[in-house]
Amino acid sequence: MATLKDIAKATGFSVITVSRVINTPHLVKEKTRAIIEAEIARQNFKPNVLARALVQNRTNIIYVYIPADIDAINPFFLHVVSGIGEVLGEQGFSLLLKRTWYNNEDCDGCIFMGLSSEDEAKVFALSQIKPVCVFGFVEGVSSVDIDNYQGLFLMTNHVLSRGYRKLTYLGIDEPRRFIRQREKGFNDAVMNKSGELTLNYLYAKNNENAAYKVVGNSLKQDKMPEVIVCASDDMAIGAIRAIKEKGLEVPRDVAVTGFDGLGTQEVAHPRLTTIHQPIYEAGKALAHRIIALIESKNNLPTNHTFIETTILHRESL
Amino acid sequence: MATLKDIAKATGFSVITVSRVINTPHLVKEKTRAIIEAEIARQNFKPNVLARALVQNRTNIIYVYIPADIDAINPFFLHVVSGIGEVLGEQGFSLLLKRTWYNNEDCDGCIFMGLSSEDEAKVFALSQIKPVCVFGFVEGVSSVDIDNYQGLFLMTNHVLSRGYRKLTYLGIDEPRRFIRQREKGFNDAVMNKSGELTLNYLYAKNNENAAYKVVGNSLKQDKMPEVIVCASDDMAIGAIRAIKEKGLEVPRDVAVTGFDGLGTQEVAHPRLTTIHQPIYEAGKALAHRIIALIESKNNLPTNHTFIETTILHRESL
DNA sequence: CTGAAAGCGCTTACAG
DNA sequence: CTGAAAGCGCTTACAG
Repeated sequence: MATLKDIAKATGFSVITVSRVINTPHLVKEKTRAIIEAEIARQNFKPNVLARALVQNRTNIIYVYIPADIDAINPFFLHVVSGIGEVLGEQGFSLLLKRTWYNNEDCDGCIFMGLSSEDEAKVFALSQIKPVCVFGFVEGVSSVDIDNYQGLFLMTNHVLSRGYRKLTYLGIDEPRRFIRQREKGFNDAVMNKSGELTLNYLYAKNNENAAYKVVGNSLKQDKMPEVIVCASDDMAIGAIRAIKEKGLEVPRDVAVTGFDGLGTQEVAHPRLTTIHQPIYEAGKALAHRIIALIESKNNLPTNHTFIETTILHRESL
Repeated sequence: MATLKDIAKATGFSVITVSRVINTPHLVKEKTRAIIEAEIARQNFKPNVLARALVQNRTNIIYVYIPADIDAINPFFLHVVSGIGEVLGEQGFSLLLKRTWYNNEDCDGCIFMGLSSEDEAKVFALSQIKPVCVFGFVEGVSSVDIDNYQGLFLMTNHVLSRGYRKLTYLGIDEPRRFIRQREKGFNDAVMNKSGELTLNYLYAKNNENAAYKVVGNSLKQDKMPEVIVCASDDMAIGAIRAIKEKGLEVPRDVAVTGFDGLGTQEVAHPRLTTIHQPIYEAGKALAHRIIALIESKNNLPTNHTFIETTILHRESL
């Protein structure tokens, strides 16, 4: 591995000047810079991230905090974490997964995900003194999130454009921000629509069985929907089961749409038309954000990024 | 953060002696060691991994190689990687995910997974000059793997102990080691069993649809099995679909067992009795192994670890 | 059994 | 616009 010294020796400049070409090139005379840059390219020199971190008093460690009450191997978070890990690795940072509240330990920055609302105040406070990002949304803290609103707005418009007019929304019975956003997406889409719509709202816990029961009961009544727009894939699978059990067919009698796109949509029968969330990309965005914060010494304006979703077209709609 | 110097100052010994207490304690007089250890504890001193890596000429980077033809977000590998990541992070190493063949770049060690048989020779060669571990099995290279043999042996014995005597084995139609191991587990279990057994073997590609077709055709014939022991969960789900489509019920008419336990077992109806593979643990074992290799300067005897599986009891058997 | 010196590869003031 | 000096926190020979 080539070092600064090698480049310095080869070009006749000092190590300091070479360092400057890398870190603050505008402080170097253009001609000098060109010579040094050529030599850097020739020797394929890459700065040693360890030495840099050492001298800059950094640890090169990023804590990623996932509350202990969330499954360690929850596939959703696993995808995000692996997106984070990819970028962090490239940049010479270590990712350290934490399952209990991070307080005052030794790291360059923290990424939080799956925060409860009580945690949010703590995270905000911490963000004042240390680079912090959240997956989700906390007022005043840089964040990356899936655009849940846009997702269900998109799906609902798609449903309407396919001619469906009797819609049931199967929502999640929990006071969480992403859940409200999804419902808002649905509501705004139907409100934008002119002409008569028949709407119905059902709520259940976010799992298959709960959805199965709620939908099963609702289908007993004779206000049969043409489509059930679900707030999650697990619920959509429960809805499909309930529909089939009535001797009805999906999507012929009742269509169903999901939200998540993490794999189970392929296992359902029929396969689920759903919203795909690019959570791996979200992880990468989080990593880039935390690195930018670190390099700016936590002096960047708060930035909320919402990542757009897309529809995964399958057979349930 | 306390440093070696702080401990040295507080105890009156030199930085070198403190360093020795941490790295080669047997070279330090017992009394000295006790004093220094007490001070280390009192100040909660942790060596700076960056400084150590710098002086030892390491990068603190571990490459994890997953061939590009495997889905980047394949949940199986994701679990392994996150197990690796947990341990590596704790130890101050960075994990760098590679999707193309690693050759001669700058890292302290490599972990390979999902290797094709052509790659194995390259990996073996590399392991002679650099710390290398594989997930799976390569002759002469340290490895960690799921005990596929033990898994299907365990499941088949369980099936037999439940009184089933007409078994169909639904195997995977591909020449891979883990596939042979699973089948061997099945074969050894049935061979150990005294008394009359009716056996049948079916093969398909490792996906739901292929299994669905093969099982569907086979059930037309009148040699109906009591149970289908499948080599994967995806295939088991296909088998269940085929069985149900004949108007039969699982497990009443035909029972089904799977192998993988990565989540889809819960989505199936009935939920799948299957083999759970502790792949997160496998990841952790890989990380510990590669670190040990690095610290021994690649001078450890080759070690193959096989991690035991367990049965996940659900309703399909 | 313990320590003084040199150095890993880099950056940060300070000088000129 | 460029460089000499000092130092980040640690380990590695070498000496005693």
